[in-house]
Amino acid sequence: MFSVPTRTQYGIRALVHLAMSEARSSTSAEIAKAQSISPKYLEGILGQLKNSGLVLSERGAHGGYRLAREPEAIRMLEVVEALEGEVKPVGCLEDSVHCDFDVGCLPRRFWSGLKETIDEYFASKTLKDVIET
Amino acid sequence: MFSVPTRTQYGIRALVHLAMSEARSSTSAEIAKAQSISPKYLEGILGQLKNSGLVLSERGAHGGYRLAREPEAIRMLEVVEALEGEVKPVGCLEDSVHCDFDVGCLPRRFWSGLKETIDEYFASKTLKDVIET
DNA sequence: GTTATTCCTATCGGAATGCTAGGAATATAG
DNA sequence: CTATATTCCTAGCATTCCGATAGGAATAAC
Repeated sequence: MFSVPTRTQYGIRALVHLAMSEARSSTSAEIAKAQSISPKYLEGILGQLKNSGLVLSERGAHGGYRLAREPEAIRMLEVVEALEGEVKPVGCLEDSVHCDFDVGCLPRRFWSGLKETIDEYFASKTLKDVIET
Repeated sequence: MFSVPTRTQYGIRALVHLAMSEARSSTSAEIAKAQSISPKYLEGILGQLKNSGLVLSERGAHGGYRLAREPEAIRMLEVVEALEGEVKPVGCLEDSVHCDFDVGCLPRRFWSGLKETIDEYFASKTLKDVIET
């Protein structure tokens, strides 16, 4: 249960790779090979990270990707949300949705608490934390 | 992300229903109607909860389901694992699996920490907590 | 203008999810 | 002993999501 999609796992591995490649930019193909990720699939993932402002890219020959900020300034919550969207265990946590079961949707708080717990964990970790252990 | 399967949501709603029905046992159909859950689908879910020892059942006319223990003695971690199996964000957390990327699977600790965080949350809550908001 | 790269869009097979169907087993009531 | 109410078991099915692939357009360096 709660398995993390490969999309997110790959995205994080790519960020780790970039963080460890220091200043120089890496190409998508290079990262894919080093991390054993399907090259074309990774392209799309890097595109997402770019659109979220976590990485910068340069096109054309000698192009590639690099981190937009220092690893310690990249919170993992941002990363996860960039790749898979907000953590939302159950649909009824949205304000717009209203639960009206006879018991009054008691589990709502339970799920809400789970979301907060997970969000806090992600928010408390930076890319630097992931690398340094 | 991290959306909880309806199976688990329904299972918990069913347990809440049983907990609030006190001593008397409820039929699957009764719970399904009260909680707006597909009757046949719920039957299977209750079967799982029964096989895990969380609820007791009686067959035949006047049969039904009831909690196997007091709500305060039912930890939500048990419930979740009964319905969906162990929390396991990424496959490489198993001992048998070995990661050998060039970066040495640095994110492993990160995912391991996530699993612990989620498990602790579930383990810290009982069915009684869920009911009492 | 050739080459290396990002970027965009479309597609696809397989697995999981959520649900349905049918009926067998079992207990109670009369 | 029959009718009825219920759990229990197995199979199947439609849809969606996931992971991956394909082809090529845009762009930049040399």
